[in-house]
Amino acid sequence: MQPQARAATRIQRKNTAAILDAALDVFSTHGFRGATVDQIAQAAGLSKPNLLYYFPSKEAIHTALLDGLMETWLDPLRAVDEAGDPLAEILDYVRRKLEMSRDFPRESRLFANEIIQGAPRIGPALSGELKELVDEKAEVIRHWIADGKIAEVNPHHLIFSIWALTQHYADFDVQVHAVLGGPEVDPFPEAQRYLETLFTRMLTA
Amino acid sequence: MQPQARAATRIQRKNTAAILDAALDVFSTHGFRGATVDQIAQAAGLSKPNLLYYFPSKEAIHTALLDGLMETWLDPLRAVDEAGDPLAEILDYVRRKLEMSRDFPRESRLFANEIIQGAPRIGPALSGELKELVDEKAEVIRHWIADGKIAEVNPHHLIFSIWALTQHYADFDVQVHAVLGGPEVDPFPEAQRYLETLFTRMLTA
DNA sequence: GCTTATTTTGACCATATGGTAAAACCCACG
DNA sequence: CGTGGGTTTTACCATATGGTCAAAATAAGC
Repeated sequence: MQPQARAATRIQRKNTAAILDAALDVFSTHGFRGATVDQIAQAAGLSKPNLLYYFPSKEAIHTALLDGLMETWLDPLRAVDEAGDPLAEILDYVRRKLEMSRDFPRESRLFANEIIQGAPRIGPALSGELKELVDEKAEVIRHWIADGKIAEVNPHHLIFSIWALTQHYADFDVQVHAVLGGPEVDPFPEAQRYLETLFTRMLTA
Repeated sequence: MQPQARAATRIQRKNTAAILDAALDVFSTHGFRGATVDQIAQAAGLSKPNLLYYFPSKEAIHTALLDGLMETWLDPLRAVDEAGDPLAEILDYVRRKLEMSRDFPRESRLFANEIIQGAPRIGPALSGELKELVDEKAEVIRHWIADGKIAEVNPHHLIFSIWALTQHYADFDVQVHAVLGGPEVDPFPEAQRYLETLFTRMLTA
């Protein structure tokens, strides 16, 4: 019987977790096609057939990872509250997104790989729930602007810029460290200050 | 005799160009490990052995693409002139980088793939000439700030933000189009306006 | 301790992939 | 028009890869 069918055993929980963690490592560094099942199995401390006892295919592992990801990814945006203070709400969103880049860089890179490669598996979610949520929050921003609470900006591009600026520190982290001079430098405190300044000036002009 | 050894034939020029163009397509969408020689050959309208007559290996094609890329990529930054008007210089840099995202999105994605995957082939260039150039221009920006010509910002993160914001429109173009509602929308004119506003407010606060 | 269900392994398989060798082909030039 | 260099093809090879299967090993329940 397939392990997923009934309540999970202790071993099942341990191994599926190890597999997903290993797969996150491998997929986020090599992309879907560049990753091999053997690599993932080894990183999880299992043999390939043993791994395939828990997941029916490489594709299934990838899907399992992406499934949860979109929600996690959108949560910070969902938390933006029309009733709150506009500038504070946006700065909070920036801070939360930057924290995600710091604490979950592999997830960010997994997502980046998927998008760069044309979003073959996650495409529908982009034009579906992602677009919906963004359109909704863009409307909120538009109201804030109309009420004179923040400076005039294009709401969609404002959101794009928050994504770009925060995810950059996860996705291009090798480049950031190379330029700043070594892996021992932590760019995040300064990045946080920089982004807060940037969006404050941008929205209070 | 290897075709590269002596002056190139008309056929050689045509085929190497076709191969590099096809390889740019394939590598930029699938990454190095995800790309296959057969795919590239077919996209170039050649058989696999025929392609391998022009390049000794898959690696060699990839290297050939990356070799020229770093220079092209840094040129806009190199053009930033200490003697010019600070704000205009930076806005020009932003504009040039955005134009590159618009006109050479495949190159941008090739670069992004390489960085996300840990820069296994281009790493030395990052901590070498890239870091050098960035440090030099950061110094220029620092002078501008000291002279009160632009507002106070962290120069390195300013440069990171320009990269992140402009390259986003190439690397994440699928997502941008999904959110904006279809491939027929051209995000670049509005992106240009948005980024000009952003950096103007940021640097004249 | 014995039985049963779960987990792991070793041996495989078909296909894909990077790359090679040599023969066949083409095409400019004399 | 023929000859020699450049070009392309056909037939391969070794290895890697995703995935399967049945047997062996282990853990769980009684």
